[in-house]
Amino acid sequence: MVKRVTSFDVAKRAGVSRSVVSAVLNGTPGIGVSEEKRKMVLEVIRELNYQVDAQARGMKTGRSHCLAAYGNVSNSLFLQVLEGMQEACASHGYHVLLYPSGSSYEQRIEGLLDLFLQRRIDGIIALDRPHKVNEDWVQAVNKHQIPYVSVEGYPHHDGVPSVLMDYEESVHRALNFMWKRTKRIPAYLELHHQNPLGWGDNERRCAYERWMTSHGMEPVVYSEEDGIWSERIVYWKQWTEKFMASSCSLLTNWSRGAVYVSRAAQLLGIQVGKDIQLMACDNSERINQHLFPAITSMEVPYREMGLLAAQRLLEYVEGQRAVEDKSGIWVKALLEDRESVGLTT
Amino acid sequence: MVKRVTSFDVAKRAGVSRSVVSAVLNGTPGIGVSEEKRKMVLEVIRELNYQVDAQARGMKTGRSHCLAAYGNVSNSLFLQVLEGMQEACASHGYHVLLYPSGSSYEQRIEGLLDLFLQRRIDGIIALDRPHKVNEDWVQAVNKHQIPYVSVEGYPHHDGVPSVLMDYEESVHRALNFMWKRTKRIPAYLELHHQNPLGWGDNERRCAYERWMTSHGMEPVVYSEEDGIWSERIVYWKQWTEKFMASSCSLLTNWSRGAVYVSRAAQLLGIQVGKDIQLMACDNSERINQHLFPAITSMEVPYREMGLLAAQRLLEYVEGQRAVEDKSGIWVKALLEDRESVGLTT
DNA sequence: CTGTTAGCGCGTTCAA
DNA sequence: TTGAACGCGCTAACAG
Repeated sequence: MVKRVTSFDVAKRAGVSRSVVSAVLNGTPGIGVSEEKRKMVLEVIRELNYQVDAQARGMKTGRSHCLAAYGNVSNSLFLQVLEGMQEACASHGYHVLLYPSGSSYEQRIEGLLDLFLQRRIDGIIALDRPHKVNEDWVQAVNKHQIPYVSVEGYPHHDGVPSVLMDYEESVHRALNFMWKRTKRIPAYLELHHQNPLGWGDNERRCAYERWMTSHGMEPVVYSEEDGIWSERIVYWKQWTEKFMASSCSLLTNWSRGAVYVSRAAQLLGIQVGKDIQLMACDNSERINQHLFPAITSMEVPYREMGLLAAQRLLEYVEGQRAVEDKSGIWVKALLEDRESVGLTT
Repeated sequence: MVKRVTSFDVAKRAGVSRSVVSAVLNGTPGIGVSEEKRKMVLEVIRELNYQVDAQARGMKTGRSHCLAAYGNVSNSLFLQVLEGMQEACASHGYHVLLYPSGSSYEQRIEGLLDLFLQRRIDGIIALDRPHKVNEDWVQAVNKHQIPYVSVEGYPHHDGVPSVLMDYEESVHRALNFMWKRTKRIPAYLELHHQNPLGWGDNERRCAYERWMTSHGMEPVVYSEEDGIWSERIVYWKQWTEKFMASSCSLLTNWSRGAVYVSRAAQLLGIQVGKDIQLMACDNSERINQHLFPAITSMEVPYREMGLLAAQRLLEYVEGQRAVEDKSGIWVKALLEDRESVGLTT
């Protein structure tokens, strides 16, 4: 068996006490170390390939240098959050512990609390369902002073800090873009992909209506009632044909809507990006860029949100910011200019 | 500040010594505990919501109950591996620590070694590039006796255990499926999506050739030379038109190939799943199921591979299997019957 | 069979 | 600059 190298080994070899080894590694104020000894220690550490036992250190310092990421791995949005989180953690010497959000939300969240109580993690970042608030959890967070940052959850809630996207701005930017490029009056297609419609969807629709009004146009909203919803291509061919009779520019709340219409248009011999302008408010299925034609969309910057969330969390953990400061963080959407919105001139 | 509850608190409250608390929690042999006291302790634990300090426990036991997952989060295949890994870990009380595989492979792998030496993790699962072997790493693994299982790496290498898919079987199954359903002679389209072509691609091509020969048919392989490769739809329209002159059944090594041909066919007014049969050997971009028509494919069961890898790793970690046992684990592909291969009768 | 005491593991930190 | 104590749970040795 391979023997572990301990600080004791290093100290002995370098001819100093263990506290000096510790001081060299951590730059402890209050323990002076001569340049000579410092070099000696450093060299021995390299020579022996000494690595501090994270558990022992953690036990003493009360910090695990791990942040939990709470979310569902099969959700590609969560992955983007993870990416950003990893970036922030890497540059601060922290690690990411994956914690699966399973079927029973409450149970899982309990588990997170335990993890914190066990000192396995120093804080938590969660990709919550937008606008989903769980007051019990808020209670727990505040009772135990858990450093916690939510991504897309708890908008305007003063018990939990969250990173949120400005939905209104994103829709306005999308419309400005379409309008500037095509000069066609944009209609809005709202698919009920979740029931009831989420907070974001409502924000978006209102934003569309406001934009239209403020630009002196009449809003044209096609909102599917539950019954009308269909995945059948025949349905969408009919819909598209009818739609084309009166307009040729469409913004959809959900990427899938654009996909359906795009597909239908092509089957009807209508050129997407030329005869019809199509844009989606999101790319939650992450396929817009793979389609033909690729679909122009406003995308929620999950990566950035993860990064910002982690940075904030680290501020809490490292004591640079009081956990009582629950102020929110706002980000803007990304406009991905692809093929489904083209020049019409 | 919230005070931590320690085993001392529990012991005092329950009127026993700390060793009893420990014994109740771990079922330590050699320390008998009467049913009465056991219940008492359990109750106090619940009452105080006592949680064992993971760091202290880990320090004593030398086990962190964390497994590292080495891979790239933006790789959707890795995510499936993670899923399986989480499942295995959850049922054994382990946690998943994410470790990003970055630009410099060697550097990152060094980091993993450090993590192990720091006792932050008990073992490692890596989604390696297929067939990529790094002898330095193998050395390190064996020198330090690191529990390590590779997914898709190190085929037939006796220094590292890996979970691998049977490429040959997958191609044969695909061909059997297409043949049985359509009775059309299948051609093979090989896109050079990586350079040079990976191990799996070679395995697949050979498997195709063998299958054809053994069924008394002449293999028809369209292998793109680097120059010919193109993403342009015009190119694929021409290609498809030419192809259709002689056959109407095609297996592609990479999903993208099927996507191109499918798209081209539709533009040519050729019905996919009827006039032309299309199937892909993989779904690495995870979009086959979202397209119209959805593309039938053989899929690498990454989730299962992650699960098996983690189970094996846990055997090593828990001492149920010697780390010297580097035997490989083989899995079979998943056939996803979608729309691009239809009945022709 | 039931339970206690004492010492350990390893790095950090404070008083000397 | 150092010795000694500490943090928290585990466990071998030991005692009733």
